[in-house]
Amino acid sequence: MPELPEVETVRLSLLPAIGATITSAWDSAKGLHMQKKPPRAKLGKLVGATITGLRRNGKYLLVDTDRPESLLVHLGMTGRVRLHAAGTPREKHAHVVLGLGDRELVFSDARRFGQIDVVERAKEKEHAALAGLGPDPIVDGIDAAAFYKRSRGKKAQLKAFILDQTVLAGVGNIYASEALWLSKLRPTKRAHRLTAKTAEALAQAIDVVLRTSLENHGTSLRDFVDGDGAEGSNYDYLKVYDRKGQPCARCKTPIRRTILQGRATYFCPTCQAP
DNA sequence: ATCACGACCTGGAGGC
DNA sequence: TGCCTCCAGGTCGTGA
Repeated sequence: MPELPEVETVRLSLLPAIGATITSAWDSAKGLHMQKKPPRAKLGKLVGATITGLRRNGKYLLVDTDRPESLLVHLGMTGRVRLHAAGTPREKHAHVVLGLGDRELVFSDARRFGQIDVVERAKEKEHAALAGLGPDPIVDGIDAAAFYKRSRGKKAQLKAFILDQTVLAGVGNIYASEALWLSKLRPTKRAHRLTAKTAEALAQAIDVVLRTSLENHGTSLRDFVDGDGAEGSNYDYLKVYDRKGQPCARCKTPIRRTILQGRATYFCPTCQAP
């Protein structure tokens, strides 16, 4: 479900949790793909802590507390974080529930590709998940010159290049296709073929595509909802993703779907030059 | 070192 | 209805 705009939408919807005190911690005992067991002992250490802030780094969400630790959450493909009244029937795939008095914060994830952990803020940059993340396009902005420099000598296809979280943190499969369409670049083009000018156009397109989606509260393809359970409306504004066969918004050529690195990729064969 | 691919899971949609 | 196949907003480990 979640790329940068979706995670940011979740973050904003959870802001009302700031000031709440964590009164209990429950976990399902079920593992996630990257963790065999929930970090039960560490979660327990958060009981009594007060939530002081919410941050986002790429696709990672950080729930800060008045203790030295923060909760780190990644939504994987189907992860959800919901803030709702205590006593709400437990979702089928709930993995962690933090009681907040009369409310609760619930992390659920059907496919279990997500991650949840407790990190020491002072050392968070050393956490495997956050170490090596590239700049966040919204928090840090995109430095077009640095982006271009990073592409030098890279034989990877542009689609793979912009999905690389060490290049930019937060771009995922939908917005990769969208940004390449907007900048008129073919997803299979090799990164080292970028020029300073086309690299800048791509950087600019990534920025536009992410900000547009943010304004629309993210793209709800199938699973995505924010902390209140609301869907985003950005699906209606996608130009190519999930639009196979539909006319290109620029030139009317039917949009094509292909598989790159095992992932669905959409592009216009006419206006996205090879 | 790079790069491309399969694996990890569950559930919804569509075909028959 | 039910069964089968395909597909999905991510990331990691492997092997070429």
